[in-house]
Parts: sequence; structure tokens; C-alpha cells
Amino acid sequence: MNIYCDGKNIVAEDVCDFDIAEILECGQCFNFNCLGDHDYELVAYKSYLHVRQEGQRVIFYDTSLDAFTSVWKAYFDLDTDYGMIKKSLIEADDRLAEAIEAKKGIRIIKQDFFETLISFIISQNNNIPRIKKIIQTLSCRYGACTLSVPGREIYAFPELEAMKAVTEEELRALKVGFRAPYIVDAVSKVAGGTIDETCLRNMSTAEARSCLMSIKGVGEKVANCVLLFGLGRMDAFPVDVWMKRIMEHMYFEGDTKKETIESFACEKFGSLAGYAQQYLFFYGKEKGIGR
DNA sequence: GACCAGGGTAACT
DNA sequence: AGTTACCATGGT
Repeated sequence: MNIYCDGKNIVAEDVCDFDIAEILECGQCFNFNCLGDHDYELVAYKSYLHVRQEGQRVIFYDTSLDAFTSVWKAYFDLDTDYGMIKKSLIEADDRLAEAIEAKKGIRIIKQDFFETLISFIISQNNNIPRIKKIIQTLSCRYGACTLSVPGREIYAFPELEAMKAVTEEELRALKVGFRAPYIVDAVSKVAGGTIDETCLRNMSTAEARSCLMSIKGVGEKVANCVLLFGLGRMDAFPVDVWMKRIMEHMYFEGDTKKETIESFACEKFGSLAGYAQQYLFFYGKEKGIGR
């Protein structure tokens, strides 16, 4: 990969294992907007980004080298060799080759912990378009307005401080439904220090998971998503309705409990389980595996 | 109108 | 310990 400054933009050339559409559309994040073919805008870490990809070239519009190195390089996990990861996964089980080949541009982006926690609480028993809509509304209502785009108001995901005083009723007005008390409890536990990001990062994955599950509305699946997408735990393997179908189709016969599927995958893929999960999820869901 | 969506909780056996 | 109704909302 080769980085250079082109006027106000940062251009990355010879980018490997990177497809901006697959990265954003694979279901790991929700705060983005598609502008065209491989042309997106997103907000993360209070920063706005317009990014477009032409083959192996990725253009980060109106981005300083400082912003690129301090935010976007880490966000898109650009120092990680996904070629090696994919090779190792196929060595672990060559039945992954089809999904990996179909979605070879996926990367697990490094998302903000608090945003990931609230987002995946909202995700439960919900569909992706509606999750995106709720997060957009939530950001618009409680998030800071970034003035990056003249004449337009773009809102970042709300910070903890802005959420502290939010009530269940206000949240229900945003159509989060039965998830409202769950969000209130999550905010309260983070604000009160019961849930602390630094502590979680210093725990084992199993310890951090059970700590997250002390939040009302956070079960095994949501906790695993927070671990994988918000805390960099690549050994986490979230099993939702789609992963259940896909894994049953590939490895089991008939109805299998999510916990059984999860421990099977963690045993099989080890420290790379999270990557395997994302290739399988996006590929399997798009193919409609298991209906 | 039933069924489904990146589930979890509480109240049952 | 293992199952089951119920939880809001919008789309098919």
C-alpha cells in the first residue's frame, strides 16, 4: 500500500484485501451512507469521511495526512494482513474458501466501544435497514453536528455525556420499542463505571463477555458483537439467526443450539473466529443459505 | 394478517 | 436446566 497527498485528499494505492462496499455493507456497522458505486460517506470517532474506491485505489476526500494516520488507518485496520488471515482460515477449513473468495474485500473495522454497545442493543430482533434508521435518528437527536460538509448537517453518534440524561420515554419516541430500558441500563452502567472499556480490554474474552452480559438486554450474541466489533476480540463468534442457519447448513444436521455452534466455531477457528464469522455471515445471508 | 428481522427476559415446566 | 410467550416496529 502506498499513501500520498493529492491536494486536499489522501490517496491510497495498491490497497489489498479492501472493498469499501463489502466492508460497510457486511453488517458490522450502521452509521454510513451509500452515495454511488463504491462511493460512501460515514461518521466515526466524531469525524466525517467521504471515501471512494476505484479498483486498488482508495480516495479519502478532504482528509489531512494527520487525520488519516490518527483515525482512518486504524479504523479500516490497514496494518493488518488479511491475506495471511484468509490463508490461515482456509487452512483451518477449506470449506471457507467459497465465502472468502466471494467477499474477499471484507475487513473488520475498529469501531468505538460505546457506539458499538448501543448499536448492537438496538440490533436485537431487528433488521439492518431499520437499525440504520434508528441510529441515524438517535445521532440526529443527541449527537454532535460535524461541520465538515458546508450547507449540510451531519451528526456523529452520541457521546456518553449526551446520553446520560436520556429517558426511556424519549427513546421510545425514537421507535426503539422494547429496547429503550436496555439502552438506559447500558448508559447508566457505563456512566457509573460498572462497565469500563479499559477494564474490559484488560480482561479475558470470557470475563469481558460475562461482564457485558450484566447489562439488561445484552445476551450472548450482542456481547459477542461488542467484543468483536468494539473491543477488537477477534476470537468472538456472534451467532444470530443467519449464522445459525449458515452453520447448520455447513456443519450440522438439523436444529442446533447457538451455544453449541459458537463453541464449535471457536474451537475450529480459534483466534480468527471473528473473521470467519464475518465472511460467512455476509456471504451466507446474501445467498439466502437456509432460507 | 401472519411472518420476519445480526435476541433477550421472565415465567413457566 | 431447558422450553416458551412476549416484547415494538416496519417491511413483505
